[in-house]
Amino acid sequence: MPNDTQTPPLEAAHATHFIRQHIERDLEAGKYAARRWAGRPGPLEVQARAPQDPARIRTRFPPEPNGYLHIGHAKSICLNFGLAEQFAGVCHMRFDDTNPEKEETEFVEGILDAVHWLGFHWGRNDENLYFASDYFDWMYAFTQALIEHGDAYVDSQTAEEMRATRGTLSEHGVDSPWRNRPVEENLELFEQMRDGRHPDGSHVVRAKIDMKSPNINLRDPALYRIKHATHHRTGDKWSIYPMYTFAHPIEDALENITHSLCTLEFEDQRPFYDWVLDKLASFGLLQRPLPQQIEFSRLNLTYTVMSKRFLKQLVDEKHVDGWDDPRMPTLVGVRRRGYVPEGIRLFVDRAGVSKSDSIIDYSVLEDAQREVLNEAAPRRIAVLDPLKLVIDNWPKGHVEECQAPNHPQKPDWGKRGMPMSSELWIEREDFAETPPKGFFRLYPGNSVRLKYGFVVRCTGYAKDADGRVSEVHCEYLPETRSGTPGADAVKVKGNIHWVSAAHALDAEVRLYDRLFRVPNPGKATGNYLDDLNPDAVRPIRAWLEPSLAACAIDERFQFERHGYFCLDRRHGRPGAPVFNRTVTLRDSWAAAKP
RNA sequence: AGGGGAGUCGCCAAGUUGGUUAAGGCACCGGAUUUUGAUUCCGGCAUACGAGGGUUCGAAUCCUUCCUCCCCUGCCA
Repeated sequence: MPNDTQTPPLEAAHATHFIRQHIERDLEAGKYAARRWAGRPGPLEVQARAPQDPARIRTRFPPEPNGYLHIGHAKSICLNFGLAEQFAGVCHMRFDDTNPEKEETEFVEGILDAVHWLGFHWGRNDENLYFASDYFDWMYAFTQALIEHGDAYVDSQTAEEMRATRGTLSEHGVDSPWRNRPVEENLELFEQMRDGRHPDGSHVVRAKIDMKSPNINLRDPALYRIKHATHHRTGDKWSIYPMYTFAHPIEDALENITHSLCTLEFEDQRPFYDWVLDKLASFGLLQRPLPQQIEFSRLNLTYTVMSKRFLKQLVDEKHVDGWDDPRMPTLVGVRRRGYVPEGIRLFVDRAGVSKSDSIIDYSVLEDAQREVLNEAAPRRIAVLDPLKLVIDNWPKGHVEECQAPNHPQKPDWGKRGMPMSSELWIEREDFAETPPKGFFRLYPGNSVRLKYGFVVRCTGYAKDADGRVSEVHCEYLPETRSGTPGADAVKVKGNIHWVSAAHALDAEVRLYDRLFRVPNPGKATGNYLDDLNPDAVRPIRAWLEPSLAACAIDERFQFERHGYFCLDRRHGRPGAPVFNRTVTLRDSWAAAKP
């Protein structure tokens, strides 16, 4: 139904937010138009004679390679890469590897893989891949310049002394006894630090700003510390490493970043970010205009935890089966669960960007997944809690090939055959001895359609020794076959799914649910582990339609009337498939039940 | 002698130069279509913008007082 007067949906147009507006204003003002770019990061001497930067803006995603990315990181990724895309810019992939004790190459690969999975690239050919550690020489030289200009000094207090003299939130700090060390002495000590001639903790380079500043981050923050540690990329070349707060603005400036997006907790750090860049630019070391830091609020989700500490504890204490457990909010976890990257991007779009602390309803994520999956996933049949249905008037030995559409709204996706025979598996909850109010599935005397097959009337049932229903009996109406002129001769309210017992495929299915049973884990008792959902995974044996024998990892299916499922990328093997439930379908019947 | 942020529907979130009935999404509730109790479609859902004062013909938007929440005292990021 084309309607060109219709306004496009907000998400297609990309919801506006304060960062986008900020960029639009900068662009209109031509703020960054004159920047030069030599095709590689570098200080002013590298960029000065280079051509104009073809990228209208430059953003960056700068994780520390010390762990796995989670849904929260997806917001930063989508924001930085998305903004670059929308404004004809480039987003750099940069590893903030300034602390060798915590970082490993293994994580670099994982992070790169996750960003690619989400569908983003750092330049047309992924050429903008950078490491903070590649800038260590420049950072060293910049620090020397700061020392020469009297803006930095080597402090020889202990860490404890530094803490004591920093002051408190309400009392100012006092100057270090080393604060007025002569420039030459500072320079020499710094060089000795670099050469590994001093033990860890014996000296630290500090910016000389203001020990009385009401902003604690400006009370002579540390620039460089001594760490005799092997770095995952630079090996043993360095025994000193820059602090993040000092390194980050430099990384941004060297890479021509225009908009440096980060989360709210770095807000207090911005004055120092600007101090560093302004000093270095005034020394003629950096190109102007300088990058600007803009802060936004983190993404939080109900029914899960997002902090690295908690996620690590869940793994270490074996509450889950690793970082890629499908219950985990890690990107590797949700991926294995069957979440689609398009759905994550849709979710991030819907969650919005602002500066207020927020916690998004998990249902927003689930709905975004359903929205993408509904369009993308072929339909299949699976019986998860089987109950035998016997068609007593079925011709002996007969097998009827029924045709089932692969998608109800997409006839061009075609159909596949499903064999029907005299004994079927149906869902236990599709039968009731005595139907509750509003129940229109199978019960004695009632008729339902076996989807894509025939209408059957329930004639009775049998129970086992424990009083549990063991099989249901029915008669089918031969003239009601789906797709034939007589199919609608008998009207029924209920349609239930089924698989032929003789043809069905036996498979393990893991029914996943939310990791926690309350929106804010730990809120009641103070310990989030108390709120773990013991039913967050329920492994079952199920009967699948035969066509599912041939399917591949990364294929997603809707098991009709159940939800979306995918083959587990770790445990699923040909011949012994394991399916993970990604998310259930909406179920207004279940919701209506008391 | 603390500083920096944020408060608009259950959860997010538009709204920025003050101007008709405060977008949209999720959730929820109705109803229609449906061989998925799915999808889709239609309708409902803040006299109200943290609270109180004030300015104005007119305030979520301006002024003022107050309240609540978050972040900062690593040689982590």
